[in-house]
Amino acid sequence: MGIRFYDTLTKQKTEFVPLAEGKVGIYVCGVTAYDVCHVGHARSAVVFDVITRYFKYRGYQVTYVKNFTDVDDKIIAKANREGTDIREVSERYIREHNDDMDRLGVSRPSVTPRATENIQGMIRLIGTLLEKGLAYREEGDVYFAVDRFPGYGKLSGRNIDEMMAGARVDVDEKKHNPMDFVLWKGSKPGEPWWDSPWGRGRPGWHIECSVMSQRYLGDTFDIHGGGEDLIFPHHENEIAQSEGASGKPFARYWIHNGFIRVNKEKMSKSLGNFFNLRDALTQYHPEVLRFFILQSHYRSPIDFSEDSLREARAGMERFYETLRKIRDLAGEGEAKAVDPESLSGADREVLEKVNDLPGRFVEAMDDDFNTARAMGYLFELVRLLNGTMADKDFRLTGASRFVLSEARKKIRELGKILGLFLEDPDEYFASDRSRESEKRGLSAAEIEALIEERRRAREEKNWKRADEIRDALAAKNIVLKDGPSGTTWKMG
RNA sequence: GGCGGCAUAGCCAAGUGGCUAAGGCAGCGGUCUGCAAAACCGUUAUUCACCGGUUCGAGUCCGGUUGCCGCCUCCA
Repeated sequence: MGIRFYDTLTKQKTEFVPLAEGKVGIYVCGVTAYDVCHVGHARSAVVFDVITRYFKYRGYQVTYVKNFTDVDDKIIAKANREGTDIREVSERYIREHNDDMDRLGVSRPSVTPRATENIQGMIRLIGTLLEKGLAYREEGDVYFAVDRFPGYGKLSGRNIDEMMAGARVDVDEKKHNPMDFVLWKGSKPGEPWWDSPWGRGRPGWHIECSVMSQRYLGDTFDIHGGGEDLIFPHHENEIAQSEGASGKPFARYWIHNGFIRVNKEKMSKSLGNFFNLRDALTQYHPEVLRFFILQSHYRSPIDFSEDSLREARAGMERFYETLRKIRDLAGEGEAKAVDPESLSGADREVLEKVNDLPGRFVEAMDDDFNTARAMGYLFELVRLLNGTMADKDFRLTGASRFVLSEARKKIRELGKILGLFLEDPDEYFASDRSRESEKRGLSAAEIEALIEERRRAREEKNWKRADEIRDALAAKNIVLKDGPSGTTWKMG
């Protein structure tokens, strides 16, 4: 069995069979560069980041194309407001997008083309659509005639007549059919323009993705992805343009991620209920955000709230506590290999679980990229490891050292697919402490001074003073933890 | 109005018709600890919104009801 996932086009889980063996071409619609990214953009980026990483893990050679829309009404409006041009605006937000995504640990796609780099390709494609009678000119504009393309509506499961009945179709005198969409817009004064056979103008939104996917992946390619709000009209229109022009199938599989919600409502710019990704990254460790996203299936809606992020943080701590304990016992790096046959008892049990883990992880991920289930399996190993290390009979031997380091290696190897558990545990906790104390306006130095005072009190067995200090810190939500090598602390 | 999705413990959440319904968070009892915290062990859904149906057998399939959400307009 190979990878199976839900295909929006057929509305069922299907086995993935690539166009060319061992290779996968994937196109994902990126952002329109007119503002900073919010947490919803992060979800889409993380989901497709993990999907492409997983394909690589399974041995595929992946070509991942994600575009930037750098010409659009909102960008033009912003540029006009600022007295600059669209290039400056889009450059700025593309840069910010890249910074944010880098911090989130999102790998850069193979290619990140921009709409304005592909205007000639769009003009050619529109020309083909006109020649084939699928598009028509009206004054300086060019429109796609949806009723000339028989498959229109197949992705979103609607037909033209039903949509006509819908109340909210935009009324545009120039359109022959209200559902027709613009391929090329004649430029108005103050708008950027390019020369075309139909006069000066700029492209419509949908055409760029048809051109860029074709350019980098071909007329027919494996997977097209994006947020579920793009199914209609954007992806529907892409199909109409691409298949209409080439006469060949467009994307063979479609993957759409669900939304992030706030109080059960979609997080969106228009509702104004969005959280900037940048702000979220100052409040939470990037891996906590990824953990939060990957704990649910990619198609389910997830609610962004302080509570759910706090839970994600607690879950991450569980992993890093375990990694820290392993480090304390087994040291850094890989331990000297031991013959598995010579192992017994707990060592053997752990190694068996460790060796089973990749298979179980793959089984979960092969099934529609079920990251939630995959993470459940990782937690099971963590519990077993903690139990083993906490056991009274645990002895650090060559065998246990080897087994622990194997476990860590496997957690890191699989974590890499998810973009989790990649930090040094001490660094993770240090950055968590500084982030959390900053959030609450507390100084790490002050806290550490009090801990030092408490250490001296404990040395003198002055439990009263020691507890006073701990209680005072606890009142500020600071939790102390006395261990063999001293006291550590964290924000609760 | 049209189309689509979701409904699993206090909360989040997985669940591909068939042994005891993953996992996480929170809670409770215990072990550990000077006392704690963390960790571990035990415990927390005779039941999967509700009503019918198919089946030897359904959380899982079908029909209906209720509730929530999304798309139909720019949107990850």
